[in-house]
Amino acid sequence: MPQPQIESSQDRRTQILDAALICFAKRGFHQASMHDISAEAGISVGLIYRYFENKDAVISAMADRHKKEIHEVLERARRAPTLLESLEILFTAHCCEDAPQVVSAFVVDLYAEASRNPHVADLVRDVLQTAMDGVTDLIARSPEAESAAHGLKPHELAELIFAVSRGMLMRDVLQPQEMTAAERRTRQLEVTRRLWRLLFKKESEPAYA
Amino acid sequence: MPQPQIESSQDRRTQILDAALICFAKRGFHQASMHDISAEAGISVGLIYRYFENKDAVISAMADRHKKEIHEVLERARRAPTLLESLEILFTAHCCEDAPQVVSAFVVDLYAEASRNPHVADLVRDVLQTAMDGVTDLIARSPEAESAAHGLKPHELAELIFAVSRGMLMRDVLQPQEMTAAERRTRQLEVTRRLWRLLFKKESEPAYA
DNA sequence: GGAAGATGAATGAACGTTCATTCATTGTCA
DNA sequence: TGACAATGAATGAACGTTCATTCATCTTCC
Repeated sequence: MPQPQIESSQDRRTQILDAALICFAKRGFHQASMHDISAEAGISVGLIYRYFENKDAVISAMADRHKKEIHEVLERARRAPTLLESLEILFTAHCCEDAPQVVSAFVVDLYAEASRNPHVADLVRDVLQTAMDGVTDLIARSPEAESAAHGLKPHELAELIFAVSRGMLMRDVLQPQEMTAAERRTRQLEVTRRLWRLLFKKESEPAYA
Repeated sequence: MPQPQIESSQDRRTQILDAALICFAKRGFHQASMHDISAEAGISVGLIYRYFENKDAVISAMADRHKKEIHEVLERARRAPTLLESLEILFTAHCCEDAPQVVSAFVVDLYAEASRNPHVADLVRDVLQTAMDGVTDLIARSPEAESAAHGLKPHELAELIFAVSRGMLMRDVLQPQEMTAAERRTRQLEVTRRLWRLLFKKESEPAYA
């Protein structure tokens, strides 16, 4: 009864990226050393170079994985029955992890990296555009958005929604480490609901619904 | 006829910090070397150590200066005659510089640094809290805010405003380098006005005012 | 002369990357 | 089956480079 192959090539890459995420969040892209990552992953330094050409390739692969994850979140948001629930999914996606502030820190670092690495900038812009198009579409089809929205076009609303989402992410990295995932989630949801009320509540409805 | 003393001790520090801002925005806190900074400032490496204990002290001093600048922006916003103008000042403050994306990149980097450096995190949190208190106060006193605002409390509105502001800053670092300060400013103002309309326009007023 | 300002070569630690080597696993053939 | 060969995943010491920091030295100005 031989133990099944524990690590496929794909799993190794994933294992390295998981470790890299933790190290990058803890120290930043450029302060995290390859030794840090190998130690976190419980493997040797050299092995990383069997799966990634160099450190930049690790960063790129992380960005690519982030892109896939965002697309999945968008798909889930698309399937939600109401617009409010879609927004809640978008705003709390990063809180599903067991360490939300790790994800937040990574994303803020990703934007910082994008500001000087054109390749990363293109990728982030692309992710953002796709996600915003999706949400614009979501709003355009939503019955809630017809009556309210103060004459703003769907894409203008989407732009505001994503600005708030990014802004809350930045806020999240300032929270003390001790704050739990559940607490972060609650905060995010509060803001999401306030934003939703502002954007989509029919003006005739009572304001304190 | 001796040239008058060009650099006082205070000016030297400012000169070094100006150079550091450019280098930090261009390469990031930890990728920018002391040689980069000294070259940008047009002085020798060693001289930096006459005015700053070490590299971390340069970063801290930059964060401190950022704090002072934010306070000044807040003062200007406070003196504006209407709430809309206050918001416009807050949202476009970084566009007053001749290189807005430099400021944006620096601030995003600052938040990234805050996510792992508790000292920087405390400072940024403090700045943010002061600024938010100021804006909360501004809203509470503003006649525009009384009738509208969908039943949201002033501090909840302030939280949303700052989230959008940070989110737009992150957006700004994705813009291609070629985009001019004026274009950035226009974009920021558009979003500010949309947000303001959403938050404070009386619901009875025509939506497309 | 001497105090303060300024220089940049020197230093040593830390980093990304390489590669000779090890060894568990798999395949081959009697 | 068992002895032997082949494989390639995994290791970590070593290398060359970069970087923050120091300090002996030079300049300026009173």
